[in-house]
Amino acid sequence: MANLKELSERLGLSQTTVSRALNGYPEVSEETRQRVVKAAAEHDYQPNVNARKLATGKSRTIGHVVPLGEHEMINPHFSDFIAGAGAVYNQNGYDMLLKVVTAENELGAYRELKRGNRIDGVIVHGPMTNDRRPDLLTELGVPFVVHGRLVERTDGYAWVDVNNANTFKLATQHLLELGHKRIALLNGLESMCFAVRRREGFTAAMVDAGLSPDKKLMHSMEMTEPNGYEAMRALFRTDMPPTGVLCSSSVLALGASRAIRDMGLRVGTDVSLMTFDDCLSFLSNGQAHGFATTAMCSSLKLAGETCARLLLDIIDGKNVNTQIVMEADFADGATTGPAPDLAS
Amino acid sequence: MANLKELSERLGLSQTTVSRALNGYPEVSEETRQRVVKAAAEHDYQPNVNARKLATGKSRTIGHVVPLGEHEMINPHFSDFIAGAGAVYNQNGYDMLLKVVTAENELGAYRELKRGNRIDGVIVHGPMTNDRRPDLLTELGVPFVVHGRLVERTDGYAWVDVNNANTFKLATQHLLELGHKRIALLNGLESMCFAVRRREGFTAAMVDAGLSPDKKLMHSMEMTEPNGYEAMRALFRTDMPPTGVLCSSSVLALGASRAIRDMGLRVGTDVSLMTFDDCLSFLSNGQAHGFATTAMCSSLKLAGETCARLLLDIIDGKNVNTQIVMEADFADGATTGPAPDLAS
DNA sequence: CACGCTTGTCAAAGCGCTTTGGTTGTTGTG
DNA sequence: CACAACAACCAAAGCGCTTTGACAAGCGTG
Repeated sequence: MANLKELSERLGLSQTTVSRALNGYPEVSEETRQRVVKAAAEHDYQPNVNARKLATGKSRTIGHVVPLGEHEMINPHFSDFIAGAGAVYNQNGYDMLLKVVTAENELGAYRELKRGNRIDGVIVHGPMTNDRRPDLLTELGVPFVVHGRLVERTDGYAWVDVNNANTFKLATQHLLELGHKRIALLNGLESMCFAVRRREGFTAAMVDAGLSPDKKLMHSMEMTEPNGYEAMRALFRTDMPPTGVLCSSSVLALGASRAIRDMGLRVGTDVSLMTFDDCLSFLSNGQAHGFATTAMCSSLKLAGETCARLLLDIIDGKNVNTQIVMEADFADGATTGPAPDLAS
Repeated sequence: MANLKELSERLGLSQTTVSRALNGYPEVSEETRQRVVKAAAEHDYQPNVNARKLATGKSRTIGHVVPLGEHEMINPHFSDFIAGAGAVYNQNGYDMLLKVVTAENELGAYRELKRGNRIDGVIVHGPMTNDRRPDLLTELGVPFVVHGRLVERTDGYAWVDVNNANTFKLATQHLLELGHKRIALLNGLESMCFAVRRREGFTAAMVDAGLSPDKKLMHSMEMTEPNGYEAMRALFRTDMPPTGVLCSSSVLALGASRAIRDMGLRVGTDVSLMTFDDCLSFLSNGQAHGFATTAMCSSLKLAGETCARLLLDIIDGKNVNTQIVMEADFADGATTGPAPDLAS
């Protein structure tokens, strides 16, 4: 229950000095600082955050506004990202304010956070095509970092993104090298920027290999397990099913692989399966278990850390490189193999 | 940029009156209230949240402290719970403060949140055996709601929980009625209270049916997909594999079902699979797709809403029923069938 | 008509911190 | 020795809101 006033009275010092001592200002002798720090610890003193926020005008809080998707779902990937970002906030004395909104209220939410002086910065999740958030935030003067990057422009704002195009190009090339020619892409919704870039990488690899990408083999969907299942089954209802499949997320891959097995086919032999792997903790593509999916891996948790760190640097006015590209790692697994028409 | 002072000057009123008008106090004439509200809207006035927090001593913020597990994972279920709770907070003008901590720092985190006056209440996630959080929070005088309930005592604190024991009893009985006698339980870690209750329900049903539960068929693990896979394979390495399997989460069930298929067996025919289904958005056990898992369902999102609502009521000093039991719904699916030894 | 009650308003005192702009000694320099 | 420079500290003024206590005006009542 102690406050600054009481503490300073007890010490026979002014509030100014006590405050400065605790906040590491140089105008305090080392001796008094020791005394103050000790007394603060003894009396279990912790400054009232709200008073500090008011006095400084800084809230030491980062906002994460997460829109509920069409099907009212929060991206399951979110947990891992948050875990990474949250750790960085803790280390730096920042709080994380999470706001769950419906898509149409999202812009309003940012306005409100800003006006109420609730946040010092925000992370923009899941950038979409024609996303209005970056412009709004710039206009409002709210520091922000985009996790991902816009399709329309990649300059003039801070972002942290996986090299999606190249990653999917490499993945596709891996399947091509195994002899696959009919390769399917199970992608996220193309309203999401990452999905657009991934398709471009996929297409580029196909074109480079002298193949023309088949529209019938490219599907976009919300990345749920059932959707992966259904898309896979749909692919095999066509006259020319793929021999290789590239998934945009482990969750889709789970569904796809279930479908393959349900159709009596073997993953890795009859159908090769690759996925982009966010290193989600609960799906951990553990090599230890001997059934790893061949994947391009990039940790979402690490992305969370990186975004958070970048944002805090920006808030501190540090002159930092504000565009960070993360490269995904190739992880060979048991779900890919030579194209069956060549093998047979 | 408008603040109360400016607004009141512009209106020729005192700050008191303007503040009261906006906050719906009765001592203001309807006429001036209209005028104030209108002016506030015009000047885009929004009270500074931090100033208000300081003045009132209330933070209008609910804390969610989530510990990183042993394997540094945040429960993937978390997203859905948060979605539900977040919506309720929004409706009531509350903010959600998310704090990610390592397990050993969790108690300290609560202390800090309280001392800094950062929160009006907290939700306690994933209660464990010998959980010290409820006692600490009671001691600190922080209102809280536990999502789940303690094994040791169910009185003296507010909680919202699924009827785990009964749910698992019913699920087990369903398998028993199908003729299964060797039934396995793939459960969460028994350091979690819910896992203990689920095992008790499972055991009770077995005992009621005159069967003695086989320790070899009961496994506890962190609920990841690979763990489900591995546990399932392990079960079939024993001399007497089960014909029915009950999983504590859809994620485990995914792994288990993958294992079953990998062993060349058919789910629903050779091995019956049931699961507890949290209605996770990204795994939606869609009946639409015709391959639903037989499950006991209870929406985590709904649990989030319920917890949040209860907590806000408690903070408002409403005299409410502080213990809420949610019953899970049975959903018949395609993953269960008559026990094979009877069928053959 | 005098009294108390209600209604609508306001000035001013916090809330607990940070920060500005001193003030006091002490030390170093020419 | 005089003067500047510095180190260490303090009083007081905010930050922008809520809330207390006072007050003036209007009203019905006996």
